[in-house]
Amino acid sequence: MTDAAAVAAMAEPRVRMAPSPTGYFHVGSARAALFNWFFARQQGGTLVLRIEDTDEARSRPEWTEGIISAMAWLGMQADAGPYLQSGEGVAHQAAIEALWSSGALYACACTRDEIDARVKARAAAGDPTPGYDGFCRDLGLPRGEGRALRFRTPDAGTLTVDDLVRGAVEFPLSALEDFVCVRGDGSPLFALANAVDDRTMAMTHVIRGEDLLPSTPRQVLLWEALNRAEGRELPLPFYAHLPLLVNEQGKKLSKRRDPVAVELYREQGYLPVAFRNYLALLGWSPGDEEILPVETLIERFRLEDVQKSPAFFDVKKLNHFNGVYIRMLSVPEFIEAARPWVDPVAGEWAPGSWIDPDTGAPVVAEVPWPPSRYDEVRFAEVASVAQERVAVLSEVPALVDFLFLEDAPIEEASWQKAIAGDEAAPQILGAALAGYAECAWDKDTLHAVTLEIAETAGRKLGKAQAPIRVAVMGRTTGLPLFDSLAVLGRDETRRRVAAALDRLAAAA
RNA sequence: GGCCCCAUCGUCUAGAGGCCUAGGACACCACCCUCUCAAGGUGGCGACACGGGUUCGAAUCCCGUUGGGGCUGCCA
Repeated sequence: MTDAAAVAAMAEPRVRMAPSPTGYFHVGSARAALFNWFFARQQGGTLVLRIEDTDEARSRPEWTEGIISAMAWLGMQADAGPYLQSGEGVAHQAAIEALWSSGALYACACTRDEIDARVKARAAAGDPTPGYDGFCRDLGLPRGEGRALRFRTPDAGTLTVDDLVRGAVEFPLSALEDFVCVRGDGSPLFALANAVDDRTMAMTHVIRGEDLLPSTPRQVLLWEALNRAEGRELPLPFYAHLPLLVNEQGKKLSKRRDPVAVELYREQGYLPVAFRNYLALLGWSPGDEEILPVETLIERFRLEDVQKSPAFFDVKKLNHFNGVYIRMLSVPEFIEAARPWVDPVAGEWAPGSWIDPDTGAPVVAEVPWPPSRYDEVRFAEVASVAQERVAVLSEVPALVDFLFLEDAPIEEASWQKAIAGDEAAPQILGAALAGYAECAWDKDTLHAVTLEIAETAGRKLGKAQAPIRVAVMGRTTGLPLFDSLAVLGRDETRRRVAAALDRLAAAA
């Protein structure tokens, strides 16, 4: 039977996502979770969430909550769990007993230093075999406090892992050392806990990152030993190892130097649908069209089509996707989505937080305006023109700040370029001050009046609007000027133009 | 060092022996549109790592080389 046929014959696939609680949700885990989720939804299977917290020293209960909420943000929900691996202790201990009784395990009294010393000595003698040498293998040491339990691996032969993504991968058993699977304190290590949990939770497919491929032979060996020791023949799950997510150097995304926390992207103003859509394209392709509803993604997803080579996590493309999704929002939806960034009271996080593209470090700006000056109605009036101009929600505050700050937030570079550096600026600003005094206050009239000012100054409108824009809005770029002035109001607009004129006079 | 994986534009990918003069998307460049900036439109630049086979025919199959990566812990 082919793999595809086997999958088709499987009545109810059971898959799992098994992150370790490290304080945040890693984008690599998110991508693996997504592919598991796609597979489960498409096949009518079950997705179980299992928190791999056997490393007690590095686990904290509250981290689990973060993983679940990040999953929920991405619109993914597990069908079962969360199970804590640490809660499976009884099953783990039973497995250890069975394995010990069957002779699959032996106690080892070697310390890390002793093992390293022997490896070194061997290397010096010309034997490059690395790892544990099986020193305690036939010593018949009894179990005891401080003694780890090692798995007796076969000395020869080949173990083949049939991977749904990579095909048959062969591992020479001679290179596989007797690995530790129970700590000196009696607690199980990853490989054992993982295999036991996959058995008790009846997993049919193990879909995970490629970094786990080298540890698969150990888990297969353990699985088979467990079949013998427990006297129940459980079928091995199908394995599918997903390509790694890498940075621009082609190296595995690392916590230290890459922005890997899903939470960071949420706080920066990425839409979950956009983020999820982008994630889906890392190592897989639905075809020429890339921006697709999740139903379509689920329908088209095939494990067999997953790419084998690593994928670079490209924030630029993510930004584009996010911009597209933002523009797909209705204006009310956009207002709602932007609320946390513009409304100082509703804000769950500081407006203006983003990830520095160079350092990858999160940057959090001051709350740009006090709650007393925020006006939701005014924001709503410029929302549609702001919506077209942002790729991430955290860009919104800088676009609308001129509405909520006491004075124009004048950027020095803009001032120098458009006002101080333009000899026609005083004339244009003066004309604006006068021209805006009496005219009707709507965007079309403002356009017409300003056009006249430009013509009088012998300028194209594009050039002539710059000093006014900077005087009122603070920057040479931003929302359309006349829409903005219309919302800001006649008095405030003229006050700011006059202020710019004063500053110019003071400088002269 | 040992074991394993990988190799199509800068990036994500389409491609399962002839449909490929290698398609799409992001980025980049130019032009158009335009009150700035975006968005949008049009066009452009740009890849089968290399060497051997197999075949009438290879991006697609095989071998080797080179390059990159992962693992190598009483972490997961």
